[in-house]
Amino acid sequence: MTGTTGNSAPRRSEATRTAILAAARERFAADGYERATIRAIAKDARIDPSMVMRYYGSKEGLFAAAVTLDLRLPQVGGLPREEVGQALVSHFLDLWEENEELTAMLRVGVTNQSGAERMQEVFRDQLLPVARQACPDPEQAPARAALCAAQLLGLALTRYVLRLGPTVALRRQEIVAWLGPTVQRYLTAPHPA
Amino acid sequence: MTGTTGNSAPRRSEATRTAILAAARERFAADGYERATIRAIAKDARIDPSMVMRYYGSKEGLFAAAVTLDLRLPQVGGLPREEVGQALVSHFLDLWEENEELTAMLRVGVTNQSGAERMQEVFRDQLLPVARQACPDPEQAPARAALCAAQLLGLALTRYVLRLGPTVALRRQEIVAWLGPTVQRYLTAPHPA
DNA sequence: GTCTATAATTCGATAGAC
DNA sequence: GTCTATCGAATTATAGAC
Repeated sequence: MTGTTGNSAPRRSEATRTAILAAARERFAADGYERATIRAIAKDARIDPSMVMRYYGSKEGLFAAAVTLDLRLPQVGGLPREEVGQALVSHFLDLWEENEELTAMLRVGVTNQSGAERMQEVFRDQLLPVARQACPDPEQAPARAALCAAQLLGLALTRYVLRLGPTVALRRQEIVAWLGPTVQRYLTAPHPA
Repeated sequence: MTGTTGNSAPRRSEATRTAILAAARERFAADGYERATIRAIAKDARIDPSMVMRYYGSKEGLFAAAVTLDLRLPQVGGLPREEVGQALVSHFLDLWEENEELTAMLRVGVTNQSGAERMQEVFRDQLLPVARQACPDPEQAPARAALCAAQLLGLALTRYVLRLGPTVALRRQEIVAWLGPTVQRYLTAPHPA
């Protein structure tokens, strides 16, 4: 932003800010909001705790800056109808394996109001549009997206947060084979009632 | 236990203990482990905070005493094969609506080690046996139970904890109609791979 | 059996030196 | 821009009077 030229006021702070955010994501993901202390995050980032306050104002501000989630959901419009479910499940597994922001958001969302609101935003702004594309009747999109969220977040909860033994033991291939048709049905099948 | 006869040492404490446990369940369910303070629980129960320590030793001990979960899952052995899924989903909805212990266990399990272990016990001792009854190949029972847990806990997470708008808006009848076949398939369908 | 008083930590946040 | 020192509040847990 400030460019690499000119050293009148060389910002060394950018590296510090990045280190703080990375440490914050790790701690929020591992411990949840209450137990992820600013002191511990600062120690991980090898800086002084007061720097966290200086840069992000408060613990809430730090969380807001550290967890800004972009699911990068695939455009399902170009896919064959019968592959949408598998594509979504597969994409979700990739996300959860590589990005600890998702674990942080889930852990924090369960006990913190701001975290829960953040999850509601992600649902509304990112999953809902996908459902509108894939769903035969757009008016049913919210319900369809809700069903998909329940299935996908339930998998993440049991596999990456609670770590239930048999859920962790499932191979990626199995999960896609089992959950793909479920998500597919929630999105595209006619209303059962 | 001590009987209603004999008042040599009439235990008035039983009422107090019960009040503490009820208040603890409410607070753990609403706030999670860290934010449910002994002080707040004692205030709800209209007793002194030190009484909680006296009766249950520690905050961990209080949680262990307050949340002892019996899902009372139906015996699926006597049911027609094709009704097992709907019966389980329907039973789960009843449980979550009437018993706040489940919400407490889920909220605590996400950020507290003891809570997570408690959930693992419930899975192993209560859901797994049901899967063994319903599953064609008992060797696949853990995987089938894991899939059911992901779907059912995901519904509870989004509906009762995160309170995603469209998930809360779903009518009970719709949930059973959509999730019943899913659980049914996870338990009884042949392995898709 | 119930409560007061307090110990011993730990937390988020602030003020100010350099 | 970074760090030292510290405040004020909150927590779990204990000791002991009544």
